[in-house]
Amino acid sequence: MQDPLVSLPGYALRRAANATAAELASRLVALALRQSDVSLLMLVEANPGATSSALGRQLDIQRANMVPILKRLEDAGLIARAPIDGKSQGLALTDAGRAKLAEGRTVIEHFERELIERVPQEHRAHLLPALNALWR
Amino acid sequence: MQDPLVSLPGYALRRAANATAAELASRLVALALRQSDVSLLMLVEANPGATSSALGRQLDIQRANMVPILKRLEDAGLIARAPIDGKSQGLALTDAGRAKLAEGRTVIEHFERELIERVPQEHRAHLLPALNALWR
DNA sequence: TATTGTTATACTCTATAACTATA
DNA sequence: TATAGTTATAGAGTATAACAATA
Repeated sequence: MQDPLVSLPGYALRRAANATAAELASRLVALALRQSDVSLLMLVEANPGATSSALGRQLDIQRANMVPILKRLEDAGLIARAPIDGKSQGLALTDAGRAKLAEGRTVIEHFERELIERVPQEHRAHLLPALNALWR
Repeated sequence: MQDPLVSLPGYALRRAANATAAELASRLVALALRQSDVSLLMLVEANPGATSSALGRQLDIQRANMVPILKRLEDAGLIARAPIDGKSQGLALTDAGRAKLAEGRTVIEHFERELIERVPQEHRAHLLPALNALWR
């Protein structure tokens, strides 16, 4: 079949992102984690006490959409909230959250290593800076 | 804010794909087209008479998910179905479909050009082969 | 006035299972 | 037996609007 799409970088970007996201998701299901969960846990670990709004801005997840994510992580005992003032609350990992993140990080590191190894060596160093130029 | 995620190619891939997809979608809304619509119209144009199943395999869209897409395009008068045998039907663009595709292609070409121009020159040639290595 | 956290809601994309009819 | 087209359904991500309470 003729496919005029495969020469378009924007299309390849979508296909690559979909394919790799599905693969990562299938590896995280055993940990009962989603990609956004691991992203959030990693960001909370690096920024203890940060608010939901601030984390959402960094991850490009809107405030309203942070609510169910944080509720699930809190219900699972992975994060805890502490009031900062009357309207803000700082987030931090619990011990269980740190343990779960350690498992998640192992999956992520394995995934990222395999992903970059799939790229031919001569293109490898260019992938991250090229991608970052598209959104940062 | 510390962000350990931005050095991960897999994460950058997701963010770049999300950001560019949102941008393209906002440009296509004026044409009442989605990204998958334009992909499909381009693929049908290049392969007149192809079946829904074959097109779906090429686009990695499952048979069941092709149904509402094709129904919408057919209702809009952009594609037509012709029986091949008792169970298969070949798809082809209508005149209106060719006209709409011409508009969509203009948007796509503009989008793809801007996308690649956003990548620093020294990384530009590496983006497509690196992405293709991740899914093809 | 602006921001935080929240609720409600809707749309898109994707995935699975199952069914009918035909090859 | 395998495939084509379809229906129904569910999960996940994302978007907007609105609200109360607080800075």
